[in-house]
Parts: sequence; structure tokens; C-alpha cells
Amino acid sequence: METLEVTNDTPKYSAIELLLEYSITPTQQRVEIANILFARPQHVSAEQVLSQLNSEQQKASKATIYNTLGLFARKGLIREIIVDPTKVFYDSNTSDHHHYYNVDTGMLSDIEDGHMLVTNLPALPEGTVAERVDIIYRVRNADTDAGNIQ
Amino acid sequence: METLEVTNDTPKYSAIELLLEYSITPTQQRVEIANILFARPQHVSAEQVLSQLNSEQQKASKATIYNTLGLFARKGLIREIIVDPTKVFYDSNTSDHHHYYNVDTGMLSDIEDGHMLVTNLPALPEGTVAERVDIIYRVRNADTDAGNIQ
DNA sequence: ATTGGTGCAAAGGATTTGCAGTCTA
DNA sequence: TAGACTGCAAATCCTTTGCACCAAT
Repeated sequence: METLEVTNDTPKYSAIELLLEYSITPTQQRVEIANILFARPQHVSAEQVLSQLNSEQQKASKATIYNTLGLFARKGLIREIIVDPTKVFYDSNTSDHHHYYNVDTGMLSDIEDGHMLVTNLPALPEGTVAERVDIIYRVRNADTDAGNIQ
Repeated sequence: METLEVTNDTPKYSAIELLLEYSITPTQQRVEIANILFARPQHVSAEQVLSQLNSEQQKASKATIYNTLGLFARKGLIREIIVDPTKVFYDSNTSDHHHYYNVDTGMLSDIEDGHMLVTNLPALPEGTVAERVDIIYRVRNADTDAGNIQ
């Protein structure tokens, strides 16, 4: 199930196959969006997908981008990342990993695998089951004078 | 500055002292908001503060709530928590701890201290310094049928 | 008088929704 | 053809802003 290799000159059929594997009807727009997302591992907002997708010709509308990203996330193709109160990021790398978030630049980046083990996981609240553990390592630019907050 | 009336059982002077300690001018509205936040450790959204505060008589406007919560967070009295793409929560407990987030109910709760140690913290990206590490343990209701996502 | 704080309403930005037209199976 | 999908515009929700008024030094 993890055998799909998506390269830079992404052949369309692989995106289609990917969608089919996840029981998603591979419409033209969804395939285009998948091609962008899986061209390389990346963190994108809906707005970035929209502009990347439509940079040359219009390929999908705003509503379709939102619908599709939401669908992909619910189906497990991509992962929603909530670090910025103003927008949602989507990560095309769904493997188990965590993130740096630079609060000054808004830049989100992966923490290489093997780092940051969490030990001593606590019991879950009554009546709940685990979904996942997100770790956000918030950083800021070294030159920022954080002492002068007002 | 001591002419403020005491309307409930919370002694005003302690909130005032707290604000002064953090170099915040203790205006009437800020004291009211602080009293709500520090009545007990809790996680509240701006909207919840607004309605708790104004449930009987109007004590502060929406703009003031947002201004004040932002100010308190920048000054370090409270902590901003980003777990829900639709709104920001504020935690009146600033001690080092992490959170459960129930994605079904939107309920946010503390993980008791002593649990969930992170080991093997990775190096920081070039030119950045640590701000803090947030861990969100996402859970869902046990009875939720997560297989039936569509 | 000057600076800082507050409140109202309007503006802003991300996301969702209603609905008509279009495509897929 | 029925049901699913798309696109446009309008609507919604949270948050911020502009600006006039008020408070404190």
C-alpha cells in the first residue's frame, strides 16, 4: 500500500492509482491537486495549492481546493497541521514525524525521524481513544529581541 | 486606584498585584478579565471570556477582550494554545505542561505533570532559538466509528 | 495636555455553503 | 439517468482595525 513512487515529472496514472487506493473518485481536479501535493513532501496551505495550481491556467476553484484538501485529510492521504491560528497547513508526508514552527517567519519544517521520542504517555481521558500525538517545536529567529515585548 | 468595587468573592487586589507584577496597567476591564482567567486553571476562547464577563452586565467590549488576551499572552500571564483551526484557546496555567485535545468534542484538557517526557530533542534550524515545545495528544470518543469516514 | 485604554462598527481573511450546471459511473 | 463533483458568489466566523471618546498622569 505504500509502494507508489511519485517523481518530479509525475505520471498522471500514479496519482490516479493513489486516489483509487484510498477510495477517492479520481476527478480531473483531484488528480491535479494530488500531483501538486505529492510532487515532493511539503507543507502547504489551501491558498498555496490554489495559486500553484492556477499559476498558468485555471484548473480548480477555491471551493474545490478546500473540498479536496478536506477530503484527502479525512481519507488519510495527507495530514492537517494546526500551528498557525490564521490558516491550516497540509502535509503530504503522513509518516510519523513532528515539526518545527518558526513563529517569526511562519515557516513549518519537518523534524527528522528518530528524534524526539515521547516517553511516558499518559492514560487517556475516560471514554476516549488515541488519535495521534503532535509535537510542535516552536522556535524564533535568533536575532529577535524577545525581551522587548510590549 | 483602589476605588474599584468588589462585586463577587474574588478579591480584586490580587489580580491587580498580578498585573502590576507583569508590568501591565491594571485597568478595570483588565482586572475583570484577569479575575475570570485566574478564578481557576482553565482553557478559554475569546468568545467564552466575552460571554462569561458580560453574562450579567456589560464589562468589556469584544475589542478589549481580544486586546487584553493578546496582551496577557505576550506578557506571559497566559499561554496561547493552537489546536483548533477555528479559534485560539488561552490557558491560565503557564506551567510546563501539555494537552489532550478531543477532536470530537473540541474539549481541551491538561496532561498531568510528570507525564510525557520528550527525549532526544533535535538541533534547531539554522539561526533559530527555542521558544517552546507543544505536545498535543489528539484523542477521539471511543464510540466514534472512525472507519466510516467519507 | 499627553499618552494610553476602551468601545463601536466596519473591515479583513480563511473557510464554508447554496445552488445551478457538469461530469462520472 | 442518478448521484457525485465543481464553481461561483454570497455568507459565516473569528479576529483586527480605524477612530472618536474617556481615563490617568
